[in-house]
Amino acid sequence: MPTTPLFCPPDTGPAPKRARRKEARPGELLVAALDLFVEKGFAATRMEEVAARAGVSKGTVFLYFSSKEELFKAVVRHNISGRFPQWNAEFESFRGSGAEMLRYCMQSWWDGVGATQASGISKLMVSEGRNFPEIAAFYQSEVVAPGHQLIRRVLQRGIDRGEFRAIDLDQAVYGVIASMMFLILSKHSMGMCLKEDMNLDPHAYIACQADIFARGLSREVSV
Amino acid sequence: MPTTPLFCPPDTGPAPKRARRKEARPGELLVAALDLFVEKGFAATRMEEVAARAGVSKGTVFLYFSSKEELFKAVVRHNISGRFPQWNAEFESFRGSGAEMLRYCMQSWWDGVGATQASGISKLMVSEGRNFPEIAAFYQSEVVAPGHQLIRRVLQRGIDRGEFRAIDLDQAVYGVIASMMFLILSKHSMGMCLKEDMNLDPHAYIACQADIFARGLSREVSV
Amino acid sequence: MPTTPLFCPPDTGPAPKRARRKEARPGELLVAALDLFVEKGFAATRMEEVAARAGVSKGTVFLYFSSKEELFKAVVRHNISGRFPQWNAEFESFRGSGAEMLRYCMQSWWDGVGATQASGISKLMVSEGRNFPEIAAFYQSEVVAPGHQLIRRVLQRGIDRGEFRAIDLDQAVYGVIASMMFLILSKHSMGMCLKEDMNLDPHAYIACQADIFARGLSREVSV
Amino acid sequence: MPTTPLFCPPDTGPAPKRARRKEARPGELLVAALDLFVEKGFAATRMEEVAARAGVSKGTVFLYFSSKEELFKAVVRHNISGRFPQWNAEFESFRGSGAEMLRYCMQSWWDGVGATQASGISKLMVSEGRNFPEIAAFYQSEVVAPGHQLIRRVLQRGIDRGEFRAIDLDQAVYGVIASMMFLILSKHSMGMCLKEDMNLDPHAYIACQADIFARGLSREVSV
DNA sequence: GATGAATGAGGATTCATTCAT
DNA sequence: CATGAATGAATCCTCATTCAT
Repeated sequence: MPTTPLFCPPDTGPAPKRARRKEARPGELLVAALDLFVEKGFAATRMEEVAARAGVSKGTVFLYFSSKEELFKAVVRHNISGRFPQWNAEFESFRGSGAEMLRYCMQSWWDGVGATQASGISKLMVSEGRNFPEIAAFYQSEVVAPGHQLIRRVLQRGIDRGEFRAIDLDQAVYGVIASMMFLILSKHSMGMCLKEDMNLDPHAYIACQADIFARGLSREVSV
Repeated sequence: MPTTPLFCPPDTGPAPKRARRKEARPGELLVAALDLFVEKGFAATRMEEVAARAGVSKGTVFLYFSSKEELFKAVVRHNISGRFPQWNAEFESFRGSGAEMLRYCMQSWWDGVGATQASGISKLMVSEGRNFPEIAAFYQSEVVAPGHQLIRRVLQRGIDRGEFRAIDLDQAVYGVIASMMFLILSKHSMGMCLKEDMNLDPHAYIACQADIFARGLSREVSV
Repeated sequence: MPTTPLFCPPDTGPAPKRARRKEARPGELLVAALDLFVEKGFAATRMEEVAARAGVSKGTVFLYFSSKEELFKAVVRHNISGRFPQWNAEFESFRGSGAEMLRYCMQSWWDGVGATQASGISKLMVSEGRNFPEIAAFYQSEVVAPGHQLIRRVLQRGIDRGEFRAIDLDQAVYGVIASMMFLILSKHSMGMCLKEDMNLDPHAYIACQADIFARGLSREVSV
Repeated sequence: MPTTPLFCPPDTGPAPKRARRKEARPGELLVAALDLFVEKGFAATRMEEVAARAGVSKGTVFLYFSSKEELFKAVVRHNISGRFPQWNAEFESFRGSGAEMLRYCMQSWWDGVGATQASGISKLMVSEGRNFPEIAAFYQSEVVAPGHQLIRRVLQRGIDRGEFRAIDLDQAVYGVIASMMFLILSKHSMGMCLKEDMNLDPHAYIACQADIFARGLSREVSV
């Protein structure tokens, strides 16, 4: 059923060179394009590079994507996580404190999305969003808004359970998102935000940030 | 009241054709170029646009900057804050709690740098750093490292004063930086990270984040 | 009968648009480029003209030569005669007097090289050599030095046979080369050196010069 | 009387830097321009270079020459030897054999013209003549034709005196001119025509060539 | 006059896109 | 379908020329 070429499953290991895996083509192109767009930006990425990295010829890219901009849009669409239903379900069934939940959310986001190339999409949106308002709006509604909403529910649950203070929820959510964006940017921008020569251990980082947030939101703190 | 946009062009009436302004030109060009590089990225910015925005012709840009890349480098160099000496001095003389100091730091960073176009440099580094490793390294050593160090001293001071817990300082610093990066990206990326149709009040945001951090680091917590 | 122009384009009817001629292109481009470089000089030749004369579009030239300078170098390299082995072989087997040999050499050089567009390379080296020291050195060692050596051997043979006087060989060689350069410049520089409205018949010219040289070098003179 | 700026006497030694020698300006510009045109060709010479070498600013060149092409024409006109009247007078009064006269002519041409920068004009005409048909025609009539005529008279005199054979005079003249052109090209083209690493002693060269010509034209030769 | 900042037409080069094979 | 040669619009950059000072 190769009729929906845009939403192929992510690449299944290194493609055998020159194999005529017609079904896999678009997927391989999307992977190659994502890598290059994230690394070099939209304008600085050449279609021929994308083709070369996917092991096909220049012309072939246009067989699947009518233009560079369409390729870009497809890359974004393809890599936008459709995990919110699953995450919402997990939210309902989660047993544990607000602090535990917050930490669990951040960790599983990292393991499932942040650590993968898909997180490059967020860097792309930061870098190129202004050049692609339409696709930015799509990203907004498909990723940002649901993500914000989910984190908001996590914090609200903590408040409802009497664990967290009733503070401005949106601001608090932004704090959590900021932590995650920082990880993404560290991953995709040469650690542009990191102290010189320092590696960032994502799990330790998340543990620490989640802890700070939980304590920072706790009712039981006196400064 | 950080609403006063800092980089409005002077606008001294309809500029005379072929005006000779050797002193003013480079600065005007750097302002125009910063705006465009931040808005569209390096590759997508045309030199002629830069010229037009600065009110000069194509050729004039090359009179002052030998190439597009040199212009880019000059933009970065020119906008890199030399405020660290002043900030370090302020650090020494600050009187107040760790929480107050953290908040003060973040607020005055915002008012002095974050709210200005200069903060676009950080977005540029995130977006283009990989394409300019040399300039990225410069940014690293001139901005990231001193900034990290300064925040670290702020937190260490809190620990020394018995206000903050002795946690992994680097991770904590990253949390603070993450908050600030988030503001920058909100400013320069169409609020790509923000909940739909929502404006971010930087001062309120900073107040909230500083509060969360201070409480999150506080010794007086029982979770 | 040196009137047959050597480099007429094949002219196979109106060329089909977008013809694919990977094999033929470089050669066609080199021919077109040689013509134009010789006619107008390197700097005054536009790549688009070269393309047009070869019947292709601007971009196609860059498909085969990465820059104008590379095209120039390729033109020189391509047109540098590899005839010295053959000529040296002919030298060995030649039967005849020194005068006959000198004349034969000059005539066959003209028929094989001088009369073709390839001789434009010499004009190019005169005109542009200083702008391309590297390629000039290449021309030196591949053309000038072997050519000098060959003519020297011709004259030395005449001396050895007792026909020619033992004079400063290098100077004599220069005289022969001067004659040939004059023909080349006449061909490629609008007869810049010729008497007004006068055509130069190369074969008659060579016959005369060879005769003068032979007599001028002869032992049997009483002045 | 600086009203005929184009025909100033050749430069009188190195001009004192920045001296306001208004009268000398055009002459200095012509010298600088000749050097550069000969060295790099017309198209590759920048007006600013000419200005710099003459010690004035870019704009000043246009004060004296309305365009680059006019400058080029002025350079040619200025450097075209007006010596033919003098040389013709010398011809009339010369006492000596044909061989002596030929040699004397070539030597004094070299000393008076060939060895000076003015001879660069000939290289210029070879290199750029096709791009400047008008100026080429001027050169033709002012230099080539009179020069040819003069050499012709020299040879004819030898014939008339019974020293030279009655051969095709034009061809013989070309031989003499070829010798002289060779010297010019050696001087102005990196010795593009010379054997590797070999210097050419012009006087020895001329002595040798004149000798070969004289003998070659002599009636008393038997090959 | 002299200067050199400013201009903008022109030319080299790139690269998304097309299309014959 | 796949290829990659060919195209030409778009962009960087140069430099002859202009002109305000």
